[in-house]
Amino acid sequence: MKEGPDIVRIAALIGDPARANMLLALMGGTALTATELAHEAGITKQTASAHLGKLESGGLLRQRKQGRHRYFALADDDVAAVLEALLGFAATQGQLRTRPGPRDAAMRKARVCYHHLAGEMGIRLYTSLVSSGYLALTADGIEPTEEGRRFLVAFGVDMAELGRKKAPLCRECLDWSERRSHLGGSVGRALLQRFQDLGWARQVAQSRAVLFSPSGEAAFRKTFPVD
Amino acid sequence: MKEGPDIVRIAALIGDPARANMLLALMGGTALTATELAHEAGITKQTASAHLGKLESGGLLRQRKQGRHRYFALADDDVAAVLEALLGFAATQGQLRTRPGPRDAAMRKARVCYHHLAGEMGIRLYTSLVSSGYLALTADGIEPTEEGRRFLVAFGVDMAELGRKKAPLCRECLDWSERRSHLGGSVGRALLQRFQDLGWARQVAQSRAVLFSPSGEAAFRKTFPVD
DNA sequence: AACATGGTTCGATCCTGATCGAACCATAAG
DNA sequence: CTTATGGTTCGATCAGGATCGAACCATGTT
Repeated sequence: MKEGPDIVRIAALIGDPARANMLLALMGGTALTATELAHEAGITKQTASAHLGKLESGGLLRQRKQGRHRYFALADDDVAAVLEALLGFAATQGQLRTRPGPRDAAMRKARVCYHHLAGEMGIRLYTSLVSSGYLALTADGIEPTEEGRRFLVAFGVDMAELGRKKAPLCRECLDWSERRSHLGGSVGRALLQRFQDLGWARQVAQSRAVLFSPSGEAAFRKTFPVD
Repeated sequence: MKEGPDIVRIAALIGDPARANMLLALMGGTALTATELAHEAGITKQTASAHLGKLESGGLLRQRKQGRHRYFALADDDVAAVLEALLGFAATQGQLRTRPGPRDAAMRKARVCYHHLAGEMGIRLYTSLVSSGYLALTADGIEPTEEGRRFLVAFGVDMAELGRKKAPLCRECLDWSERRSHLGGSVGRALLQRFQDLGWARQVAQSRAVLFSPSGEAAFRKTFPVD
């Protein structure tokens, strides 16, 4: 009716319990098959199929068929950003759907936000990088400084490779549990990958939670100090 | 069903055409009465009343009764942030609801994003402040530097007053037309107010568009240069 | 007091859209 | 080829919710 982009379409797509559950399940970053998503949302395959079709044509999901399976993933980092924004606002309302349990505690400590690290540990990573002078604000957004680039390369991040892609290196992402920004973008993604490669952390199956080993957490805290 | 904040409730509230139109109308920052909103959404007073009730109990709107009128406004800057996030994503989909017209052009150039400046001019303001070293990244988010504070005070912003409030001074806000960040927060709000007080710009009635006078725009460009 | 205007409540209607059963297609495994 | 599993299509059902007409309350104006 009025001017501007069609926000209703998007919001309505997210505003259905079944679809929202699917989307949240995909926030973990791993692609899931249609039946897995159906189970996740607690509905039958048929309805799931219909929902997935709508989500895909709405531009929220990307689909890849592999053999007789159909793997779904979020279409874009932008989609994850929208979901996090909604999560963030909903969290301020205090409208939690379930009581915070132990699993919730793990999520608050460290979880994967699409492909980068979020939660308490994610915030620590971000603030440490900022206060060390490794990240700075430029006219193009947040960028690693020269020292930051050197640090990242030394830590094992292939900055040359990341630079070739057109995706933004850094990206602020509002953390719904901490109400602070954490680091997204290709650098955030590469760092989480590196943590896993180093054996510091692993992603809990069927969940967004990320579990650090004791030695991994110690190394993490040493590498990313906070005053 | 699953863990996390209740995102469905919020999304479903936004995912109705009538309600979305009301919310977008309120993005202008000026509070509107129930009947004005009803007219804006193209529905009768009764249905508007029902919608407004839901939006309020959903935490998206704030209500203030004044005489026999009932003025509605967005509950919070957070709500505006969510809406902008949705607008931003919807814009990438290219799903515009109407063809871009002259009014749209004005909106792209300068518009009000809740209470701060957005659009081309908003981006210019932001990048100018950043490249002048007036804004920098800290562990607490984006903050004015010492030089930045001096500059803002000299420009007529009462920084002491802003510091007393608990609202964040600066806040990045994703601009849906430019796909870049612009400046929100109490500083962004104060700057827009200052532009209006100086007679540089005024808000177009019934719209989010902001119109700069020729001399105002010249002064703006001189005060906030971009290399 | 009479009237007008802003808003709400109630009830009835009506339609979109979520859901599932059943049948059907596609791919892989035996 | 037969069988199992992943996924879609079709049709029917059903519920929630958006909508409005009508009546009603509240506050201001003449």
